[in-house]
Amino acid sequence: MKNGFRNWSDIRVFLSVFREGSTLAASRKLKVSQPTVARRIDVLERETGLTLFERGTHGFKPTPEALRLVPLAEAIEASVLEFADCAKDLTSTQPIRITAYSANFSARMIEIVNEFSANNQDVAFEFLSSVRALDLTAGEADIALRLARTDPDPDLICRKISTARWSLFGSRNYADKFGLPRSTNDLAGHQFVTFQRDDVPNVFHEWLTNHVEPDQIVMSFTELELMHAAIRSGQGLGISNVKLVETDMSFIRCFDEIPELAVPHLMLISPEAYRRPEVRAFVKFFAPRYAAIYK
Amino acid sequence: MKNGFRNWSDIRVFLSVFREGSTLAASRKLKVSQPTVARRIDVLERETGLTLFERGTHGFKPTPEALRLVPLAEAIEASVLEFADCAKDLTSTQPIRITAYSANFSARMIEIVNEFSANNQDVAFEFLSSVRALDLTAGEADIALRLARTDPDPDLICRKISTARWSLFGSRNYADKFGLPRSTNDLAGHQFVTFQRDDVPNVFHEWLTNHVEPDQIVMSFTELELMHAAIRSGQGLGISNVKLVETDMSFIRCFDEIPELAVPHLMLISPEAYRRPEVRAFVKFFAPRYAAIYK
DNA sequence: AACCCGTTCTTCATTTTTGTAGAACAGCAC
DNA sequence: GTGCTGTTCTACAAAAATGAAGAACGGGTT
Repeated sequence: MKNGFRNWSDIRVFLSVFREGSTLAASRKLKVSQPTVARRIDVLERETGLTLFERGTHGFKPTPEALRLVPLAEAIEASVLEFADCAKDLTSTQPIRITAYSANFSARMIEIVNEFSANNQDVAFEFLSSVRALDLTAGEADIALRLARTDPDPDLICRKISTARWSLFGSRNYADKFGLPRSTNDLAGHQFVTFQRDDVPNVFHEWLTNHVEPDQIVMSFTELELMHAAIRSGQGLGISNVKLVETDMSFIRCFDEIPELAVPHLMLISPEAYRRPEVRAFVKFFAPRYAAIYK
Repeated sequence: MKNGFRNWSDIRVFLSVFREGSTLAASRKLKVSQPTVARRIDVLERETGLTLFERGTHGFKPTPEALRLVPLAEAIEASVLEFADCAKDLTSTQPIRITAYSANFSARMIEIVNEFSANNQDVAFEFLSSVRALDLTAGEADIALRLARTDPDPDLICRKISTARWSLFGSRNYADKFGLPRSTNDLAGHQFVTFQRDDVPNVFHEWLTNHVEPDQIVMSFTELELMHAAIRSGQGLGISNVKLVETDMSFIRCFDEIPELAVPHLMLISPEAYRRPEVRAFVKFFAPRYAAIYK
């Protein structure tokens, strides 16, 4: 950046040297090295064609010309502070966007968010319900609550919430009619409903197709809620998250959790969002409380 | 300069991208490369925590946040321009300081300066008469009219004015009494006056001591004007600049110029002063006209 | 569909800037 | 006079910034 009245930041150095009385003291204030401060003043003097300071072994003494320029430099500083304040305000009023599968937006979770909001009135939230994993680095969301079958992008900030566990479930209605299998070796003769779509990993569907005959899968859905409804109404058995359905009395577990389907449950934050103080504060507040839901 | 809201100059880039609509067009305006512009915007976005532009293949589109910041950025720009204007004013009112041996401040030279001033009313001059060579790089003067026996500091801007030529002079009074020598082999029996001081090269004095007996030098002065006066009054013969005395009828030349005493006559300008537009304009105006005096 | 143009992004080389370490200087206290 | 402290300046190494070149993309025109 070599042209024009080039480095506006040199004005900031000028003010600091003026106020502190020496390049060494200014360098401490500005957290840069003293030769750098001296050099920036040299450049500014060269660019303005003015001698701004008289050098001495006890510091820099401002010339009459420098004194004439100080109020103007202070006006620039004030403008920059207003810009920075406005930028900060704009950042603060941006909602924190949380993405998760909709069923993860539980009442308890909303409670935790509300508790945080009670103490942080100016922080807004936006909930992006999606089974597809929104791209945090692309800015589609700030925070994701997600099952991580593969290692998440290492650039993302990561908080472990729990390990999600899965089992096979049926309804009372189905059990009264067909009974329930007691183990994975007991699936023959039963009917199953499943969930399958293009834009998410089909781990559960694959598990089923590896353990039962194709014609045992009587229904397949692209929405999890619809699959759950089918299980509830007795259409067939289906795989579901243990925690997700444990309060739903119409779901009956067939047998223990399926170990190979266990998966880490993470809270992921984009580094860009994490730079915002309110996001950091929220993560610190939320993660342990949310994790507690799953204990 | 890595700290704080760091590079105020990025605001300038922000404004340019906003106004031009693309980093490429802005880079042309700012006279820097396009990747640099893009990078500066990236940094500003990171520092503010805001997305300021939406990227497309047809340019950068400002976000609502950016639009909110534009007036504030423009206020900074206005403050910077005021600072620059004030600095420029302060520079302009500084006189151009010209140093030379006083006899070089001839009427014709003053005329040339006045001609320049007529068309540049706000440019002031200060004439520093000195036989000692003031230090331009130390800021003792801006412009020097000087005989350069050694190569001048290469950092100085240099304009050739003429070659100064020297010869031996006497007065009518002296000639009537003693006659004048016809060549350098004809100096025996004559009397000489000379100029010698600690802070200038004593080339002429040395030439004399190499060509005449010590007791032939009847007077030595530390001021050139005094030596000239002694020549005029017939005290003795002395070495003087051909051009300097050619209009003075009381000086009579003894013989041709002394080749070994010829020396370049230069106009030297400190680079610091030369950065000022009015100094550059003055040099361009003055040098050829001043050189014309010596043709 | 192919081509052109304007734009952004990426990679690598070069340049510029900054930091570190040490020398030199002046002023003050003992 | 000596030693200490604070300061500025200088030289060299390291880090950061910039520029050049080229790839990729999208929109418009033929």
